[in-house]
Amino acid sequence: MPVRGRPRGFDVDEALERALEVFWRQGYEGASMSDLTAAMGINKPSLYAAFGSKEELFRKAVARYAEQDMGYARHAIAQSTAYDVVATLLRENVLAVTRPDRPAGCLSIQGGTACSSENAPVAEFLAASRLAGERALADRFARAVVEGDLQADADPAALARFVMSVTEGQAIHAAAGVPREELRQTAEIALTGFAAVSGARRSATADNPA
Amino acid sequence: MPVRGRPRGFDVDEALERALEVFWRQGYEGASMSDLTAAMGINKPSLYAAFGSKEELFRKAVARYAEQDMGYARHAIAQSTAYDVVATLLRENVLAVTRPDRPAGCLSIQGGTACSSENAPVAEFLAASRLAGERALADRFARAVVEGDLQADADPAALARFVMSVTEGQAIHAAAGVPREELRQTAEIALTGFAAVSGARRSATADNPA
DNA sequence: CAGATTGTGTACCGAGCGGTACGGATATGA
DNA sequence: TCATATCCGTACCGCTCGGTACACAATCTG
Repeated sequence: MPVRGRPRGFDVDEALERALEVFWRQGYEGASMSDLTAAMGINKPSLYAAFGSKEELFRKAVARYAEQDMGYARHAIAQSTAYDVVATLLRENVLAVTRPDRPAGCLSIQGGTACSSENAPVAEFLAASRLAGERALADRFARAVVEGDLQADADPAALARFVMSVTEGQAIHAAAGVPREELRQTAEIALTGFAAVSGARRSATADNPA
Repeated sequence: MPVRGRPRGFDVDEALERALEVFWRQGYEGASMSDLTAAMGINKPSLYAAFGSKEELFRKAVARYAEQDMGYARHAIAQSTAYDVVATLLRENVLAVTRPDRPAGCLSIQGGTACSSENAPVAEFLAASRLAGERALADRFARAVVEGDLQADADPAALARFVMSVTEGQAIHAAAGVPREELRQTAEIALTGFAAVSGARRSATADNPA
């Protein structure tokens, strides 16, 4: 069942990718439709036909970001010990927020922590998705407590909040131009601190990559 | 030598205070001149006469913020041990980003981490001022190493980066609505982790406030 | 081929943006 | 009292914002 009518003259995925980078660099409110269409290589009616509105475009960009740039978080949570989870999360986060082929920092924060009242839903949406990630990490830590992998009196939610706070701070540092190597030091400090506070045992797996 | 001409019909400090809160809540780009003048209770020509431009107004708001809302950082750095410095900084930061009479979070981040290219100087200015604070903390830690208060192999800049990352993450959490009590837990985790990593000795002074 | 359907480019919409010109109001100093 | 200096309010500036109307181009079905 082939398409009817004139075929689209651009690649939707590629256009979304370009839009994603503009939002990442300039934030939701700082990215104008002209900035977006210029980067996407299309005109406004094409953008509206394909994506609906600026806000829908942004939400689709965030979804794409979560899938292709936040994969490391799912990878981290899948590790077999709490220590490995945090080691992977913090170290891969450093790489993710300082990729030379991408804007610095993290879309979830650069997108906008504060907005005009009319765009408040955008900031709330970003905040909610960050907290959802934090909840997933807390659930993973809760499992680690059950498995005896974290000491029994550890507070999974508080530990998750601590780790996420560090990654957010790292993203802000990266956006400010702090280089990867310096963020790596911070990640190691946070990891060591996490182990000391939570009773998580270091792991040869994570600390001596093959 | 009294003033000549018609006297100003509003209090400049009070107007700046109102503008500060609007910038804090909505960010630099999200705060329109109409939002600002409405909150300040004045008309645009009065604003321009008194403050110059939107960007100058913002910079004056940030200066005021640094003086009256970031005082805790100077207070923290003045503590007599590295542990007390960090304990004070993390704990007072929690209070500062969750004050019920102020917007949630921190102006330095809410103001704007990403901007349209034309407003890029604003984001750069905020990033630079955050890093200046971090450098002051690193200098304080360097002194602590000299004084034997931190172990000799401690990296002052890296430790300062870690602590600042946590406070930035806390500010983002606060802006997302995370309550004070939860941030307090995070601060204690970060503080314990800091002590474990740096060799800083706990202090009865900071941990048992009078 | 005709007709239906869909995408493209131009040119435009009302609204709001940051910023200002200007005349009237209110003070001082002579 | 009157010139001078400063501030206030209205009304406006050019520009850009997010979003769309419309004519035309390109493809499918029959």
